[in-house]
Amino acid sequence: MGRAPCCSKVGLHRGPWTTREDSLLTKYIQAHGEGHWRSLPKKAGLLRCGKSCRLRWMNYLRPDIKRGNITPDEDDLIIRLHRLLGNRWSLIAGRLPGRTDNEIKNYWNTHLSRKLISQGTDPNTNKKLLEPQKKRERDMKTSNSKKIQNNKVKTNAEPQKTTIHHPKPVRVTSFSCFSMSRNSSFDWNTGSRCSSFGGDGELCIEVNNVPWCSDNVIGVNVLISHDPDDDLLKGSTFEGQSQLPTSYNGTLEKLYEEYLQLLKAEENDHVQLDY
DNA sequence: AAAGGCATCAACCGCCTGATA
DNA sequence: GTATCAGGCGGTTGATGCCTT
Repeated sequence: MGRAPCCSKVGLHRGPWTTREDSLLTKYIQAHGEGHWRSLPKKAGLLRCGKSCRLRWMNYLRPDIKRGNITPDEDDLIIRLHRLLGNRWSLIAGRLPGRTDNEIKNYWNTHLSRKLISQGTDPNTNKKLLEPQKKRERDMKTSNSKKIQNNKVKTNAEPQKTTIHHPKPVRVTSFSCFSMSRNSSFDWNTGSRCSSFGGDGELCIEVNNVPWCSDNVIGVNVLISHDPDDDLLKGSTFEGQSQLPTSYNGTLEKLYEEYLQLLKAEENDHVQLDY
């Protein structure tokens, strides 16, 4: 049997939200809290799909949303996180308080991908573009330089010191299969930290004390960095490794392998650049 | 001043995952 | 074990405004 649609689309409003709708949604959530999105529109007196309400709240109405332009620090952090995490926008957003996944995704697609291309990096693979491709991009850059200026795409000549925020830990209820949850709604500042594997790169494991965890439920967060001075990682020796089942370690090994490959690719790129 | 092209970003869509009956 | 629900995610679209010609 096919899955029922999340809501009947008949008679529902679509498109941009009005201030009245915003007000209704905000008031309802302030009074009753988030959640139960499917039934929320009806209770709040909104002719909107529950998903639409959730999106509007999460991306624009939440009081902790940070407004304004992405700062150079955030810009740099997004690039570095994207190199590590790929298009996992919600995970990246979890490291940038006040920023939403949608905002970061849009920013990446409109600003950063172009910026990386102009620097000779493939935004999808984070690898250096081949020479002919680079030349093409250079040509494009020259012809578009005026436009890029107008669009305020900033190129950071020097790397900036980035303010790093701890990620929100991932809730894990079972170790039978380690995976990154898409849900991350926990204040990670309260978590404690362990880590790491040695080697050329570091694989950092965080095992956090999570307030909402009970019994055998713990929060686990995996971070990867190749830079020993990287603020993303500064942890002590990993103490909880022996408690992890083998399947969990196997997945980590796979992650670690992937990361080493990434490092190797980056190293090669650096060598090429040196010539 | 008008037309066309381009960039931006809010919103939608389809799919996935975890929880629950 | 299966079906369904609810929430969440990433990809994509389309309206809008700005810029160029």
